[in-house]
Amino acid sequence: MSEKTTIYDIAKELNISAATVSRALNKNPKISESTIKLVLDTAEKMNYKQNRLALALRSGKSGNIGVIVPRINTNFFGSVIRGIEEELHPNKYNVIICQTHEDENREIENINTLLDAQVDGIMISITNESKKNEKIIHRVLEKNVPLIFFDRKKNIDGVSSITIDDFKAGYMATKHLIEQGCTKIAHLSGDQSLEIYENRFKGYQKALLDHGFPFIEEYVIRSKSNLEEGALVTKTLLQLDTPPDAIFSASDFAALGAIQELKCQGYTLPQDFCVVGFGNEPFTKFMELSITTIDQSPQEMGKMAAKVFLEQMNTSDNVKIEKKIVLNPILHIRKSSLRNPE
Amino acid sequence: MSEKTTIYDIAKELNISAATVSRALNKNPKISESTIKLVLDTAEKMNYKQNRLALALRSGKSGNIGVIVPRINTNFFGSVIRGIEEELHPNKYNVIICQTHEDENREIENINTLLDAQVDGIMISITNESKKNEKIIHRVLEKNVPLIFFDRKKNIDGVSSITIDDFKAGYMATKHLIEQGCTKIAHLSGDQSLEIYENRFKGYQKALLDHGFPFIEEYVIRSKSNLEEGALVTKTLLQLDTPPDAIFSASDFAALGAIQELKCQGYTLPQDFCVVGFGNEPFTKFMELSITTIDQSPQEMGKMAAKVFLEQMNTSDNVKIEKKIVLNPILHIRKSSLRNPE
DNA sequence: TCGAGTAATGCAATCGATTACACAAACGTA
DNA sequence: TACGTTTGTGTAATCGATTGCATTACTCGA
Repeated sequence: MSEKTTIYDIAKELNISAATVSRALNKNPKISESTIKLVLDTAEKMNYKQNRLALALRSGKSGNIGVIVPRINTNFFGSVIRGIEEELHPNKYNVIICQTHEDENREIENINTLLDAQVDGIMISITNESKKNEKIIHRVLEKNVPLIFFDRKKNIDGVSSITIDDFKAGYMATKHLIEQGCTKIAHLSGDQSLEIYENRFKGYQKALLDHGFPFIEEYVIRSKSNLEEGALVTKTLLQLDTPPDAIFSASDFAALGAIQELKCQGYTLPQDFCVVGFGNEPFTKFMELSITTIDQSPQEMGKMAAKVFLEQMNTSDNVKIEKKIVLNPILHIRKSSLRNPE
Repeated sequence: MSEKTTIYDIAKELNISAATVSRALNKNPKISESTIKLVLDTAEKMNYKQNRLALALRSGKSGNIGVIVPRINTNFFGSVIRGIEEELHPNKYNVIICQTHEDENREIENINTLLDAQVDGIMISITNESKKNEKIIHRVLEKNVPLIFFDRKKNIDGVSSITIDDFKAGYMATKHLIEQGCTKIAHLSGDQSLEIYENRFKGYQKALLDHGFPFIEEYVIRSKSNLEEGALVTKTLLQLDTPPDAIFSASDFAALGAIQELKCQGYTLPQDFCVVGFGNEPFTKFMELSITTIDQSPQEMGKMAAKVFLEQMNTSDNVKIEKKIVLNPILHIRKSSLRNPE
C-alpha cells in the first residue's frame, strides 16, 4: 500500500531494464517512441513518482535553496520570501527558511546548517557587516554554492545582490520634506555597520546640501529600528535648543514611535512637524494619520533574487554570474508629511 | 578544494574500511576506543561533513518537514513558523514553507510537492474544509507521513492538531462587549466552511444567550477577512433599521475596516460604538485607537506543533500518536472597546 | 592443544536514478 | 556476402553512508 514504485518495478513489469525505463521517463531520443509511450503509461498506471532523494544523491543537488533573514514575521521579509517562492516553486525548488534574529552566531549556524543540508544555493540578508561572518561566507563561495545577497548585503567580488537604491530613497524622502516647507530635518538611522543605513543617510545629506540646507550633526541619531527606540530618540531631539521640524526615519517602526512621542508632546502632524518612514509596512497605510514612507518592492526583490539564482543554475559551473541589481524606491506620500494636498 | 571528504577518503587515509569509519563516526560500541578516536580526529582534520543526501536516500528520511500556510507575510503565520523553526532546528530538521494563497488547487499542489520532496512530516493550516483536498490528505496518511494541523484543521481520526479554543475566544470577546454596555452586538465572521469561524460564531451566540440577549440573524455577516470587506460589510450593518452598537470581528483586518467606516460615518469609538478584533496583529496595538483583540499565541502554537511532530518521530512507526491540543485565547482589552477604564 | 567465545573489523548489498560503455539486431551498400 | 552504420537496449558503475553477515585474531578454559 505505502510501497513506492521504483523504476525497477516498472522494468520488471515490462520485462525491460531499469536503464531503459529511466531513459524513457526522461524522453531520451535514443529510446523508441513506442517504448517511451509504454513506459509512461505504465508509470502512470503504477503511480510512479521519482524519488528525488536518489536523484539528489547522484546529482549532488538537493533541489532546495536556503533563505536566511533576520526574522520572518515582518512584512518586508515575509514578502521577499513570498517573491522567492513564487519564482522558485514552478522550477521545482523548495525553499528552506532560517532566521538569525540579528544574531551573528546564529547566522553562522544557519549557513552551516544549510551547507550540511546540501542546498543548491543561499540567499541572505545579513545581520551586519562585522568581520565575524567573513570566514563562513567564504566557505560558501569555496564550495561553489551560489550566494545571493538581498537588501542587506556585503560587497564581495563575484557575488550577486539585489537591493534598492537606498541613497536615492534617502534623497527622495528628504527632498519631499524640504518641498513641504520643512527646514530643520532630523534623521533616525540604524546600525552603522549596515550599508543600507549608510546609504539612506548619505542620500539625506546630499539632499540637504543640494537644497542649501546645513548638515547638523546632532540631528542624526542612530538607534535600533523599533517603536520604543524611535520614541525615545525623538524625545531627545525635541529637547535640543533648536528642535527639528521634521524627521526622516530609516524605519517605519521608529517613525511610528516618533509620531507617538510627537503627539504625546502636543504636536499636530503634519502642520507642526512632518515624518517620513521607510519600508511601507502595512500599518503605515492603516493608521488614521497614515505615514509617508518608502516602498522597497520586497516581493519584486525576492523574485529578482530567485531569477538570478536560476540564471546561475542554468549556466555552466565554471562561469560565475555577478549581477548587482538595484531596484527603484517608491515614495508613498501620505498624511504624516503632506501639508499641501492640491 | 571544493572536493568533499567522504568516509572513503578517511578509510583510505587510515587504511581501514569505510564500514569501520562509518561505525566509528556513529560511536558504535563494537569499534575499539582507539579506532574511534583515530577516526574522529582524522575526520576533523580532513574537514569531513556527513553527506545528508546519502543518508536521506538510504534511510528514506530527508530531514525536512513541510509547512503549508495560506500566506507567510502576516504576523500570525509568520509567528507560527517561527515557533516551529525554533523547536525543529535544534533537532536537525529543516523547514520547507509553502503558501496556498487560499487556493485549494495550490494546496493540493503544495502537498504533492512536499511528498515528492520526501518530507518527513507536514504541518498545515488548511485553506478550507471542502471535499476537494480530502483525497490528497488521505494520500499523506497512507504514505505514513506524519500530518499535523494547526489553527485551521480538519477533523480526521488519528491526526493531531493544535488550535486555540475559538469558542471560548468568541465567548470572551462578546462577553467583554456586553460588559461594556453594548446591547446590539454584531459579528463579522469568515468562511463558513472553516471550523475556526464556526466556533467563534458559536461562542458569540452562547455569550448572547447566557446574558439574556436575543440572537439576531442579520447581525451576523460572513465575508472575507480583509480591510475592504470589513468596511463594506459595516456599511451594510449601519443601514439596518436597528443598527448595532458593537462589532465582534473574527479578524483584525476586517475590524480595522469596520473602524475606518465607522469613523467615516462620524461615530466616536468607544463611546458610540465598540469594536473587538481577532488575532492580535501588531497594528492593533500601534493604532492611535488601539484595537481590542484576541491573541492566539501563534509562536506557542508553532512550538507545540513541532513538539507533537518530534514525539511522533521518536515513536515506532506503527504507533500513531493523536494529540488534540487546544490553547487558551487571551483577550487584550484596548481602546476600541474600553468605555470604563478604572 | 583444541575448541568455544568474543572483540574488532571487512565485505558486499542496499537505498533509486542516471549514464558511459557495450552490444545486438537491422539495414544499407559495394 | 561481408562489413560499416544506425537504432534501441542492456550491463554495470556511481553517488555516500549504513548494516547484516562474514571473517580474523585473540583469549581462555578444559
